[in-house]
Amino acid sequence: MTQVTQQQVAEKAGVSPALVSLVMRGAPNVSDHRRRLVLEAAAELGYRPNVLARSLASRRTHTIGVVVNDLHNPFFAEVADGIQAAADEADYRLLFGNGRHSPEGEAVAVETFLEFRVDGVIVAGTLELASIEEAARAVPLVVVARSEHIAWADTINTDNEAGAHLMVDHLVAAGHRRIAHIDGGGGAGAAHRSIGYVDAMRRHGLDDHIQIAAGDFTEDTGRAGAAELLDRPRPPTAIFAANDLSAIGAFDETLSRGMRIPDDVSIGGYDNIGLAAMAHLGLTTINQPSEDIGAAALDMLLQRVETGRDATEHVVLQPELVVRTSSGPPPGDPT
Amino acid sequence: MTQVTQQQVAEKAGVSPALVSLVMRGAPNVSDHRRRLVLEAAAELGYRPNVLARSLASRRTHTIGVVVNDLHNPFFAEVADGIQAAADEADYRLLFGNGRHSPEGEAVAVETFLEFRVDGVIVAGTLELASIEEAARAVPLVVVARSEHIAWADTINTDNEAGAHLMVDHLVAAGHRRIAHIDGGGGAGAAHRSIGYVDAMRRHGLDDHIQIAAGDFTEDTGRAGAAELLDRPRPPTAIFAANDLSAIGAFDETLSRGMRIPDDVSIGGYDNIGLAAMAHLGLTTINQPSEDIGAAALDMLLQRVETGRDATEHVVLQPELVVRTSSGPPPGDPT
DNA sequence: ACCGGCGATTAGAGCGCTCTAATTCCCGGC
DNA sequence: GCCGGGAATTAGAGCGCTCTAATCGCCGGT
Repeated sequence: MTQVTQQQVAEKAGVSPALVSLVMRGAPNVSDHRRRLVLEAAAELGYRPNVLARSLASRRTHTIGVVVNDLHNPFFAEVADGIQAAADEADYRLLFGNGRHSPEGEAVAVETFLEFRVDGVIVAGTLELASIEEAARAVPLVVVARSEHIAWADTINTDNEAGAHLMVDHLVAAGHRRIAHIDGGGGAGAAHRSIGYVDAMRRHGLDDHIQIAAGDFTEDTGRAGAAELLDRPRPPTAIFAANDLSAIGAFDETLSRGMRIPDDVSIGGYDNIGLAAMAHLGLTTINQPSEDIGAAALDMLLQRVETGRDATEHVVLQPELVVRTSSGPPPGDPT
Repeated sequence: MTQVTQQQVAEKAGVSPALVSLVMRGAPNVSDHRRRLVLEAAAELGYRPNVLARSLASRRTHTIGVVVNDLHNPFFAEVADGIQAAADEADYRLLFGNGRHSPEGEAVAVETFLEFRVDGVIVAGTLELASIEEAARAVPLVVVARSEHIAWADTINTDNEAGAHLMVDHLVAAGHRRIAHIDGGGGAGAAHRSIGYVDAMRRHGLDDHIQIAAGDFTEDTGRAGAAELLDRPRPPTAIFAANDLSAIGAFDETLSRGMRIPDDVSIGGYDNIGLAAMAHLGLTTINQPSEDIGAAALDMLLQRVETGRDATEHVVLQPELVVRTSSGPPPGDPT
């Protein structure tokens, strides 16, 4: 329980504390003889470097903070995997902060990271732009999966409007006209998916069929949104949910009303999380290369951390449509 | 980007650095007048306390590290929510470490926490006992959702054997005899669920029908396990998977073979994650009060951190059966 | 006017480490 | 045998904060 310090190791090994420091950092100019002595002494005493002291002195923590919006959303878990893989590669450690599904929660998490003086922060969530700007002044920062134009930080995301277009085009091609959207609220990229939906509907001359139900990227609101839409006088024949999680909620609501998918209602999601591929769901959705996004985010961040690059960079990847069994022609369509 | 220090705030406010420290810590014996001065100066300069320095000096970080086995498993997300809620309450901050689904990954995460000198650690995962023991020597530690007897740390979990009994009893009562199990490998509590399964089968005189497929708590192995079992000469009429995630995999595999659930095969899971309740799944499973477990874990930990209690405590909660539509009588059963 | 006492404030010594500059060591060259 | 020079090692001053002990200032009591 008591701290073993560098000092103690130094005494035991019969060298100076400074030498212990050099050995622990793997410095080159240390004789094999002394290196061995130090390592042995350290092992024997169970010495564990104190990162707090080390970081205080060196002003580097070699740690990246990752703010995730919601631990329940598999999409973020996948992004996190990508980040983790890249961090392992670069020998950085990762700390996760749970945003608890709210911008305030994320702000707290970011603040914690800043107080810990992490070397960089990746925001995968819905943090308010003002908070991001403030944080970006204090630490290198990359924003993931958001479409807003952000001037003071690097960003990486897919083209959410284009993704929404893909989905609407697909549904229209299948014969649908009454295509509704379940919104993602403040969810990452949700606003642009919504815009893309409206755009595409207009482009197809379906202005009159635009219907949007509120949501927030969760199963619960997906379920509620679907309920609201299906209760309307002219219910949609297809529902495009802002993300897979809410699509699953919509799926569930639809089935529990005794309606069939896709015979009575087609459903589309966004993210292509692992679950979407399950045979009993077969969710038609928009794929985002989540792990690649995570890995790229870390790489961009480290570039900034280590080379001090300060021009911001914005990477936009292209989404792609994945057609599965949850979408098909509308009911009564002869096709 | 540059650090604003206590010193600078002190100068701006015309007081000593020590007073700034007192104000930042919310000490009682500070005059309103000076407190205001300090706070204003701090706000103006954008002062942010340096946790590294603070913790180095005070030897407390006011931070708890949480090791999660796998960010993809919703059960852990739910436990994490419980921990988070309790931590908010107690005004502790939380840092998450991703175990990447392996004991080694978790060991790395724990080591990171120790180097950061967190005040306590919660292990929600599959860390090896030896590593746990070592870590527990250095920091207060609570192990969550594991059934092994652990002497040197607090534990909290449900009675996994009892849970397995509930499931087997339920399936037997429905008329099943050929009940197979998909194992959870090193997953938290998996070993005891497996033992409980075997026990219960024996108790019902079904020794000959005991069949176990390997798995590791993921959808993939659930799918593979089901495939293996259903390919056997005398395939089971019911499959009890070690957790919901693998049950979902089994579910998927079964459906994609054109078999119906529960008409042809009944499926049971364990954990009662949110998805299990979805209408299209309707997974019969064993409920664990995940958020309560998380909250209780944090409370136990803080008790130890703050009062220095050193007798270990072991809490065991009772699981309960949740029957949904994925289980029913075996095929050909007249009942 | 003087003193005790108490709350408010501050000085100063660390916390465990890194890092620069200085020192020591050792070897080859002359 | 002495000197120069590069490699190995060390001294010592911080990093930004907390915490104990000391100091200050002000009040009432006598």
